[in-house]
Amino acid sequence: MKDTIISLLNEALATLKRRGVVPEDTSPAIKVDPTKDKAHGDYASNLALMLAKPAGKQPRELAELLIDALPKSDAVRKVEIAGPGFINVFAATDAVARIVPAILDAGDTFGRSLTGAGQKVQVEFVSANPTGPLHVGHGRGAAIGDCLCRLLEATGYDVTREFYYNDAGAQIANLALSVQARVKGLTPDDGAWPEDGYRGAYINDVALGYLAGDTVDADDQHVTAAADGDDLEAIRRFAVAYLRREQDLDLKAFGVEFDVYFLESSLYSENKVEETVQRLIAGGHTYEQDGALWLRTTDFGDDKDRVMRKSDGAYTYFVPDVAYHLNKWQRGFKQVIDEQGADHHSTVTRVRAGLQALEIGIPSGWPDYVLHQMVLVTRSGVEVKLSKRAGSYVTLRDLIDEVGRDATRYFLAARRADSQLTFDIDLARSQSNDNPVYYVQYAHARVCSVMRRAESDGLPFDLAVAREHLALLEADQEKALMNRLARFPEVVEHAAASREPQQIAQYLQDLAADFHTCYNAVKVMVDDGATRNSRLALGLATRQVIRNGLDLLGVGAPEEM
RNA sequence: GCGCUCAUAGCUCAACCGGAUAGAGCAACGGCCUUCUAAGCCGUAGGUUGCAGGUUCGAGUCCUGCUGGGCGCGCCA
Repeated sequence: MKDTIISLLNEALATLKRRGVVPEDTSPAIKVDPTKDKAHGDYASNLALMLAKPAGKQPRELAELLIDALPKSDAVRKVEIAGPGFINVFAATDAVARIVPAILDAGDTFGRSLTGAGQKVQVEFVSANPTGPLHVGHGRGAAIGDCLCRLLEATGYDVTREFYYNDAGAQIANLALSVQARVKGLTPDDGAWPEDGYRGAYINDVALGYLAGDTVDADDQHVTAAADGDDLEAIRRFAVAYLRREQDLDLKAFGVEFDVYFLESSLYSENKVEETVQRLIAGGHTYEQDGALWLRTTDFGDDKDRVMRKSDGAYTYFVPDVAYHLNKWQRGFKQVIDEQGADHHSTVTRVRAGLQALEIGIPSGWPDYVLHQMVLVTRSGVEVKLSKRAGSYVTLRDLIDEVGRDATRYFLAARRADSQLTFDIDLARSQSNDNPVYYVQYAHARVCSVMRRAESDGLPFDLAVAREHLALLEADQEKALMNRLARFPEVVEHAAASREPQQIAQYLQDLAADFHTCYNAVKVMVDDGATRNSRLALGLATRQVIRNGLDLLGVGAPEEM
């Protein structure tokens, strides 16, 4: 419908150009928006306002000329000029209703597009160090990252989900020492406990597994414990694998799976870090000072230069980061999105600067970043800070166990990434209309219930009958619902392009509201077969779009509540 | 102090590359189940979009300054 209007306006515009009313060289991006107020029709365009200046005419006068030049179409019932010069289009009922069979025919593919044209895009997210269970912040990253991937897949991209983890470094050494202390029977309260050691209860589980000689099969690691308390390297390997497996189980429970786990240690073992350093030196943006090697990141917008190689010979953390991203580039990802916590935002400038300094043609804005703000968890209005297992933070597993996967995913993905999120456990648990997840799922279940009723009444849905009588869907509530359904593809498109999964959640709220309104206003199971089947068709189309939308969020669509 | 980010109804949040009278839900109040799931619907009330300027036909949206919250600012990761 929207496309129809755009093409009609385009023809009108061409006519005005021929008549010399509008200069030939003006080509405004014609914008047609669904109206907020149904008194303004179904769609409105600001074309006349856009053309006013180049044409040197009053917007309302131009709008009139445009409408006169508009080709006749049976999809349009009425066109009006309103306000400062908006062109309001009232769609013919049967034209609006065409969306219903279109959705039913498209099924699961409704809302999908080929925009991405099969281009490769990589999304890196979660990327937690294997030093403990995933926390809520990781959960937010997992929800946003995975939904982004689903959105990109739905818009035709070839998506790779990647998880990068630091399995080398100081934090891992600390992990190994902590586990070793437990292996030797120490507790965090003992004086001999390692300084800054990990104190969570899970460390003891790792130690017990190690002493028992357990074998761990993580996604990419298979380690059998040496059970030797003095072999720190063996403890390290076991602990990393153990916690990787634990994180993996958390992610599976959350419905998130990765295509690639990338080990930081591989960058060292394959000499990629050293190679990157040599390239940076060759690029000419480095210098030696105070016994250290510096990268002149100020050449690329940083506020001060950064040390690459410390005077003790070790590299600072962002050097392997640059090496890692060079590797992504070399793997052919022209589009990369890094989803991470906003507490790491200072790495953005550094990594990009490092990539620029390579002087190998990487665009300055590459990679893309989506940064999410912190998550605060509350129960009974009070902040929850601790979990039994991790000690110092609330784990993702705690939330999944307590409020369920669907609600957890929905809540974590339903807010803009760059605003702080308060996760209200009571709200997420509540089986009531306070809870947005249930509100949407209930709409889906309601359609299913009507369909069951149709079956049990011996009046099964007949699509052929529905197709003949779609013009019967003429109640205001039905039209509003159909207009909403028709918008789904562009909502998906926009959410993907702007990297904002929460737009899908918002849309589903609106769609569910339109449906519930319709449900209460218009009875489906009426005696007249033509009316009944067209209404059933509208219900089925709604169910399909809710299902498709929930699937983009990774949330289930139950058939009954 | 510098940088990034956020600020919208009492609360939690929307507002689709700048569009018409800023929208939902919750909380409050009043209605609707002998009819398909009342986990729902309808109605009432609730706003100087943090403050002050600017850009223009038009600003919650873009620009500048300020105030307040979060995060970051190490030869830590």
